[in-house]
Amino acid sequence: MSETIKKPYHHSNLYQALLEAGVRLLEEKGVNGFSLREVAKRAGVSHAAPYRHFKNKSELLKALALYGFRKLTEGIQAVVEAAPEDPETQLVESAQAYVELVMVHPAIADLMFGDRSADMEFCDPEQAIAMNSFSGLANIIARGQQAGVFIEGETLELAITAWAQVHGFALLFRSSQKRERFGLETEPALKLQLRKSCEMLLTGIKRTE
Amino acid sequence: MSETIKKPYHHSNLYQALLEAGVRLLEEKGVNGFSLREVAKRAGVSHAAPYRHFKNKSELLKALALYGFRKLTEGIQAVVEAAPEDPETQLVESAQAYVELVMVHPAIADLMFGDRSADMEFCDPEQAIAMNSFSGLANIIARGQQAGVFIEGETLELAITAWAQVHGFALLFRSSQKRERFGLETEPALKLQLRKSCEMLLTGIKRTE
DNA sequence: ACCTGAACACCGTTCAAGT
DNA sequence: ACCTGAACACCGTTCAAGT
Repeated sequence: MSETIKKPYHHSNLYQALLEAGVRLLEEKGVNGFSLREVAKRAGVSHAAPYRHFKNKSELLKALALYGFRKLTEGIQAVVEAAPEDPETQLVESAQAYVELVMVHPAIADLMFGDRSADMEFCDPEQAIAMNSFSGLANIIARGQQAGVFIEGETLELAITAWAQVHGFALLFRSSQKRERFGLETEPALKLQLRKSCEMLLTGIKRTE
Repeated sequence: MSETIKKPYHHSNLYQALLEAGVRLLEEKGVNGFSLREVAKRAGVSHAAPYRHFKNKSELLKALALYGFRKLTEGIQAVVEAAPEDPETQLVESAQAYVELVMVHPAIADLMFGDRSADMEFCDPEQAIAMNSFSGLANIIARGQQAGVFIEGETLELAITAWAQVHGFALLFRSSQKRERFGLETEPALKLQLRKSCEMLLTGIKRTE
């Protein structure tokens, strides 16, 4: 009787344990090798236990995608604060942070931006979290315009353009196969090309007269 | 005896029938709802029959992805021929073709560019087919440089930048959810924003004092 | 309240066997 | 040569039952 040492069923916080096991499994096996049953096994519970905490597999993956969006937002926030008066540097360094996240957590990037993100119906507060990454970029553009560094015009249109550039670069070279094919297999080479691409976004690829 | 009318087992060309059933299933159910057993059922054969023609599920998906790459290459080729002397128009219209492919065949785009494309190990001739889409873009840049329309510098670096821009735009707005969120739910609105983004790529977003 | 174990309907893949 | 049917090891999900 009284307080026994014996654990009630398992460790105290299954929700968190599932998320952590999920991240690890994701990084080991990728999105396609990811199964709810394996996550449960790694967390030391039966395969039905996760359903106490997540409506289904998609909801667990959504939680992991949101983790990625938070990381990305933090990364962008950090580089903005590191160069508070320099929108150009903020833009280039945000791009580096974006690419780095995709390189370090490719499977989570797949969740954030891949085909499963179509299935994931974010509720409003979740949408907000996912959107904060874009807002970070849009704010850089907005402040850059106010400072007279970027051209005038609809901020949203500039931000979409910058975002597409960075997003496309990151996703194109997510696969090591493509990095090798373009001689960008080393991190410095990749970062240098990204820097050049950002520079071209800034100054254009069209010859001026 | 002699030639009977009775079909040997099924329709004559199972390989082609599997591809066609595959495209339809893909467009109905998306990449995640795609199963080899269902493709076989739709082609009217047993679930094991596809293994006579494809090593496994991935090989069928690879064949479908290659179909997408061929379509994209054709699309780019067509717009180049439609404006043979105008690299700028070629670039913008290629972008439109790229985006259109992703919008019209989202599930095939997922195969071409999504996380499954990491699993897909292209052999050399297949790589070449997949790469032709990029080569089309790179050639536009190269000819534009020769014509003095685009800035000088490494063609590959310019091409990567343009490609990233177009690719990022196409993938960002592949989901109707995001198109709606940015007021780009109609096709004209989306095309207009793409045109603007291409324009910014050409002339830059940095203010020239 | 929280978890288990059996059950169901689906997978991908393999293989002996049929024509 | 081409296809079938049974079999195996895996899924995601549900649900009555246990503590």
